[in-house]
Amino acid sequence: MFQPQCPTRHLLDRIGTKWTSMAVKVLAEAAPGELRFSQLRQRMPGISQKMLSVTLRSLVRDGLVARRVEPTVPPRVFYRLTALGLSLDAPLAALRTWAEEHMPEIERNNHAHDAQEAD
Amino acid sequence: MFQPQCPTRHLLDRIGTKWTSMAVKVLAEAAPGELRFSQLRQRMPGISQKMLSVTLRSLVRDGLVARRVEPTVPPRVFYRLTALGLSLDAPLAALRTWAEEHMPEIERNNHAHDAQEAD
DNA sequence: CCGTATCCGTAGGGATACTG
DNA sequence: CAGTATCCCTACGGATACGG
Repeated sequence: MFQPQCPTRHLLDRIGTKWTSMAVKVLAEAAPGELRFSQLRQRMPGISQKMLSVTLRSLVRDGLVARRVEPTVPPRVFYRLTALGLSLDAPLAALRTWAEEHMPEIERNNHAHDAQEAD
Repeated sequence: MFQPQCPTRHLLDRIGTKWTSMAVKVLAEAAPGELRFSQLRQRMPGISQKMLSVTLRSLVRDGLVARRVEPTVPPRVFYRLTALGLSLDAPLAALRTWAEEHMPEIERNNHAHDAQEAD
């Protein structure tokens, strides 16, 4: 456990990157439907074109997301979660719920702690 | 959701750092007992003294971990999860389970994908 | 024993400009 | 529309040395 090859370490390396978990959530909300590149951008405020591209490529490589290209001009590209990606959304949702419930307390702890050391 | 102030983003910023989730897990396994600094190091193979210190300080600041110093010479310092920290271990455990079950598949997907583009 | 301070390499990720 | 390429800045985190 937690060896260099540790699966949890690898998973956190991925979902710990800034935009991955948000992409999974947005795609999970749209499932089983698909979202286009531009639709994803709209639903992920603040993300750059580059990082959306990088994030999606990584998710596709992991098999969490499927990519479908309509060979029109200009091309339209659709993304959707695979079954694997959908199964990841469950534990991620649990984490989101925890965050929403407890982050306020953590913020308070931070401020209390900072006030403490200002003595 | 996922605004700059988004709680999930903040949480992932924390547990996404390399050693945080491992520290929570190790302390959760020892709960409700305490672990000394050196005991934590033993149970977290590969971590440096600096990163263990940094990680623990962050967890204490968040109120996820409590720190207790025995004023002996040399001092002995004990760490344990707070109730808040323990409550975080549940969703993290779900994520670990998912990782153990599905990371092999992700690895296979990666290799298949890399072989594909080598054409 | 339990840290902190310093130095430094590397990778994540933003801004911007360019292509099919 | 949906990317890729480039530049660059910053923060994570490892190695090492030092302090209470």
